[in-house]
Parts: sequence; C-alpha cells; structure tokens
Amino acid sequence: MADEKLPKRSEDFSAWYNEVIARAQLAEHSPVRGCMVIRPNGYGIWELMQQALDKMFKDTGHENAYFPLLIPLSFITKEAAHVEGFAPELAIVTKGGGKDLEEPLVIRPTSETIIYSMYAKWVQSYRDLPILLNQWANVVRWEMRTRLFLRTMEFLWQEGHTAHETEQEAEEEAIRMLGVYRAFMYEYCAVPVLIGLKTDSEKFAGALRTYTTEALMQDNKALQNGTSHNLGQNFAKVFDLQFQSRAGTLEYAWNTSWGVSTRMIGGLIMTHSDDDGLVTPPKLAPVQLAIVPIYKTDAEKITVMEAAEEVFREMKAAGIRVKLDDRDSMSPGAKFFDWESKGVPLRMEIGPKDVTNNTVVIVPRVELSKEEPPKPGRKQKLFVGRMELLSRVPQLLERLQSQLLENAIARREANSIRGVTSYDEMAKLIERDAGFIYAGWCGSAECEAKVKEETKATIRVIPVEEFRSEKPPAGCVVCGGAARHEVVWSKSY
RNA sequence: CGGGGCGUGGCUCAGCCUGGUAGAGCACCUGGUUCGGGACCAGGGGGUCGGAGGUUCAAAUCCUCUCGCCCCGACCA
Repeated sequence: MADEKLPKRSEDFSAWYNEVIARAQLAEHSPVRGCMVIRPNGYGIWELMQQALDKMFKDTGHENAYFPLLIPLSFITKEAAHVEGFAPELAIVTKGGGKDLEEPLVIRPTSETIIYSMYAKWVQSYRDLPILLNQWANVVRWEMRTRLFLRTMEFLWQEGHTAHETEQEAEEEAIRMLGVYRAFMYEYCAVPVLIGLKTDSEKFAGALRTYTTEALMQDNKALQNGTSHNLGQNFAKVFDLQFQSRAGTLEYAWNTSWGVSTRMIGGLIMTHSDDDGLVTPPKLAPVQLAIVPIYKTDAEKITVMEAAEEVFREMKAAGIRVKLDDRDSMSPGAKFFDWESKGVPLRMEIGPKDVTNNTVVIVPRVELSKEEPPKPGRKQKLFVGRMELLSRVPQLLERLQSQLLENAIARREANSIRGVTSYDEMAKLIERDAGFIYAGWCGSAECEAKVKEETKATIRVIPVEEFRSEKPPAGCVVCGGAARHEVVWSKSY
C-alpha cells in the first residue's frame, strides 16, 4: 500500500507520528479544524481500552451513567477556579431552533458541574453515600493547536465522579483510581508511568489535589495520560451537595473525579511504535494475528488456503483476534509491510513448504528476547509446528506484551536522570531533551515558574515514594533553599 | 492572535516566474503473467486547478478580496 518509507523518529518525530497514524489508518483530520475522525483501526484500540477499564471500574464498585452534553453556562461559572480554568476553551451554544437562547449552553468540557448538581438532589443523608459513578462520553475544549489523539477539540474519555462522607474516603478513592490507571497502563498499554501529585500550578481547575500518571515518550517528552482529582468540597459547596451526617449535622460531601481519554492512544503510539510503523501491545490490538498465505500455482493455492483456513478457525475458536489475509491482488511481501505498518503483533506465513512440513512461520512485530534470535540483519522468524499453535500463539502474544513493557521501562530508565543539583546542569539537560529529570524543589511557585519561563520544562509530577530516588535531594535545584519534594522535570505534550 | 508556508484527479506533487489543448508518480478498474520481504506488461476511468471578483481575444498562471489547512510561538487531558 505505502509507496515510501516512513520518516525516521530520529529525524522528524512529529512527521513520523503523523505518518504512523496515516499508514495504520487510525484517524484523520475532520473538515472541522481540530477535530478528528477515528477510523476502525483506531476505534478498535479504544474499544479494547474501554472494555478493560470498564471492568476495572465495575470491580472497584462503580456504575455507569450518562449526563448530557449541554450544560447551562451559569453552572460552569459557579466555581471560581473552574471557570477561570475553562473559560478560554469553552464552546458555547447561543442559538436553538432559530432563536437566541435565554441562557447560553456550554458544550461540556468536563462534567463536574452538571453531575454534582444532580448528586445534590440524590443525597439527603450519609446513608446515600458514597455515590460511585462513571460515564463514557465526549467532551469539547476549544484548543489552539491540535494533534491527532494527543490534543483534539473533541475527544472521547471516561470521567468518574464520586461523592463521599469524609475527606479521607475521597482521598482514598482518588488514590485507588490512580492505582487502577497505573495498573491499566502497565498491564494493557505496556506504558510504564510515574504516578504522583501535580503541583498547584498544574492541578485541575477546581481541585484540591490532582494526581497524575506520566509517561515518557520516545522523543523524551512527557505525556500526562491519566488524572485523578480530590475535589474536596469545592463543588459540593457551590451546588449544595449536602447530607445529614451520622452526628446529625449538615455537611458538604467530598468529591473526586478521574479520567483517561483517547490521548492514551497517542501515548501508546509514541511509546512502542518504530520506524516500520505502528506497534500495538497484544492486549489492545484489534488484530493480534494476521495469516498470510503464500502460493504460486493454483494447486498450491488450494492446499495452502485449506491449511490457512483451518489455522484461522482454530485460532478464532481459541479466542485470538485473527485475520486471514486472502487478498489476491497483493503480493505476500506487500502484505507483510501492510500488517507491520498496522502494528499487528504476530504475522503468520503459511506456504507450500509449511503445508508439507505441517508447520507455520511466525514473525513477531518486535523482537522477543526469550525466543531464538534472528539471523543478523533479518527479522526474527519462528518455525512452529501446527500441533503447537494452540499453546504457542497465546504464549507469544504474552511474551510480546511483556517485551514491550520491558523495552519501555528500559528506555525510560535510560532517559531518567536522578540527583541533579545544579540549575545550569538541569537547563542543559532540558535543552538536549534528556528525559525525566529528578531534582529537589523548595515548593515555591516562583522557582517553578522560573524554570518554565527559561527552559520550557515543567514539574510533571511529585512522585510517590516508589518512584523517588534512594537519596532524597537536600536543596531546591532552582534557589538552593531546602527541598520540600523530589520532583520530576521535563518538557511535555 | 503574531511569524512562515501551502491550496491543481483519492494521495504526494510538477506546471505559475515568461498567460495559449491540465500533467507525473502512487492509488483505483479490466485482462494476462507473477507470488517465502513493497511484482510486471497492456488497456482504462477520474480534476469547473480552494472560492469570489477583476485584467485580457484568452487565466491553474497576472491583480484584489476571501475561505481553509499545515508548521513555529503564548493556553491545555
């Protein structure tokens, strides 16, 4: 299909990213600036993400519901920090049915306001708490500059919204869902993330505290791909979300909200894909195995197709997402490139020799360290007996899944620099896109702003203990004052 | 909103400077030969040149306006 080579990551990362998406037919720009059409190959990834996450949400006691797209403008303006944060990116409907509306309606940029206004009606006493809901929805934020998946004006996401009796319960919920995201990123996306707290300047408009998952892309820029907020009582106070407590007093509820979006797909691409095109982790690959039959003569075609169809049925029955590529007008070589650029984890070749030997050839999309190494300069080819397929294919998919995570962790570690103490050194590291830079921070907004101003890097996360360095930093890398936190600096998307 | 670039078959672009029959590669359709890493030959379909106005015997080409897109900067999951 493709007639040219991809741009190389090392030469033009941004052009490479766009081209990977185009080749894999994941998405396209829409006629409206900043919006995106998600094609089946891309939406298939999203559906698999949804399925996995939805189960995780249900398993942690949440239910799905749906709240409307249109929100009264007055709702958004009720919470001061919230308005301030979102005002510049609101899309507002002022006309309906040919007439000016009495009150303009906002197309939701997020649903805190409409949801907590409803919760207020549903909650009388502490017995009505907690409320643990999630919704799958689209939201609109009027962005200046957009990139497919990473930042589009309309995007798909899920937003969880909960209400609790106590601050501690809300805090536990925010952290529990951060943990869910972290597990999802590792186990399904094979995207290793740092987790921790956002600084005040980076937190959600209207939150008490914002927790984040941060991944490092192959160009060494950070991507925030999940957030979980402890909203405190900010929204409860504005929308009268009150309940009678166990002690009989009237109290405001404590809220959390948490979300992940189609941005994760961008993160997936920029984490795993290579100069041959898209790479998808098996758990999120709409097609996990592509079977390419190879034949010359009509007689060969008959026996090869027979074998290929049998393997296809076998794999399908075993629950593998499999495709038999029976396109007659395309050469096998062209099919190899096609499936590679689409990121399919395993490709299977079945030719006359395989039929005779009762074997197949399997080529993994990325090299597997636990399998026989490839010949120099060649792709790794695994010769597998037909009888072993039922055990080997799932095993290879698992190995590929863990290989991707291993590779990504290794890359992140190779591009994480700890113990930076001098501001000049940090500035130089940022200048050459060194990756995640760990350094001390005094906690002042001035020091944070100075770095952003001078280097474009920001504090991505104040990591939880697990991700901190063994030796805590003593001083702030900017002002030299006592360090209150170890933080991770990086340029970001 | 500032700075730069670009709008020509589905895609990537040439043609514009110096006005005169709309082109190429890829993709697509038909037939044949091919097929274990991007096949080849022959034939074929498809474009009011982003839009409007102007100059001219004549505009993809020159002029004016307009719309849209992309890249770089200030805000953001």
